[in-house]
Amino acid sequence: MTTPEALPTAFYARPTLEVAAALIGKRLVRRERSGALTIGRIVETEAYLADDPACHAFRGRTARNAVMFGPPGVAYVYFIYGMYHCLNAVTEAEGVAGAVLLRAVEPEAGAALMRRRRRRGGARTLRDRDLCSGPGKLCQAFKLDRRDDGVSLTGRRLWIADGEPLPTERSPRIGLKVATDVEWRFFAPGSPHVSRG
DNA sequence: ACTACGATCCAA
DNA sequence: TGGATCGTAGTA
Repeated sequence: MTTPEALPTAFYARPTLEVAAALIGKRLVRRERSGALTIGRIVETEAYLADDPACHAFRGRTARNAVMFGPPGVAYVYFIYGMYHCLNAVTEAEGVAGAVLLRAVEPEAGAALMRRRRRRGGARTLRDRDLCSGPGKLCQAFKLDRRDDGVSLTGRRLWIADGEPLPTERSPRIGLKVATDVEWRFFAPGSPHVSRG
C-alpha cells in the first residue's frame, strides 16, 4: 500500500492561525517500526500564539515548551491532567513560539488498532466516532506520548499528508479559562468525529 | 519544599 | 457533575 507524502516544512513556517485553518482536511499518518499504520483526517484544530495567555509559551521558554520555540514542522507533545497527552504541530519561524493543537481526526486506516489502544487507555464503550474525537483520545489511538515531543512531522514514523479541503468553521477554543473571546478553534461542521459540534 | 492546577476523559 | 492522576510552574 502506498502511503501519502508528508507536507513540506514550509507549510508550517507561516502564521499559526493560517496553519490551523489549513490543517483541516489534511491527514495525520503514523507508522510503527512494526509497519502498523494509522491514518486520520484532521477535522478539528486550535491555534496557540506566542502572545496568547492560553499558550504554554506565553511566559517564556521552559523545559516543557522548548520545542515550541524551535523549528516548524515538529511535534510538540505534552502530558496533561496526569493521564493524557496532546499533540501539536509547531509553527512560525524558528525562534518564534507557536503551535497548532490537533483536537480530532476521522479514522481512515487502522481503526481496529486504534480501538485496541483506546481500550488499553481506559475506554469501555467505544463508538467509531469516539476513537479520535478529542486531543487525548487521538494520542491514545495513535500511540503518541512524550517520546514524540520534538519529533519531525516530515519524517518516516509520523507525518501529516495532504488532503482534500473541507468546509471549515471557527469558534472559541475549548477547555480554557483565559482568552475565551477569540475564535481560534477550527473544525469541519457536521463531522461526527469532532470533539464538539 | 510546598501547593495549586491543567489545551482531558469517563461513568454516573 | 465529580473523580482520576501527576508533571509543571509559581511561590516561599
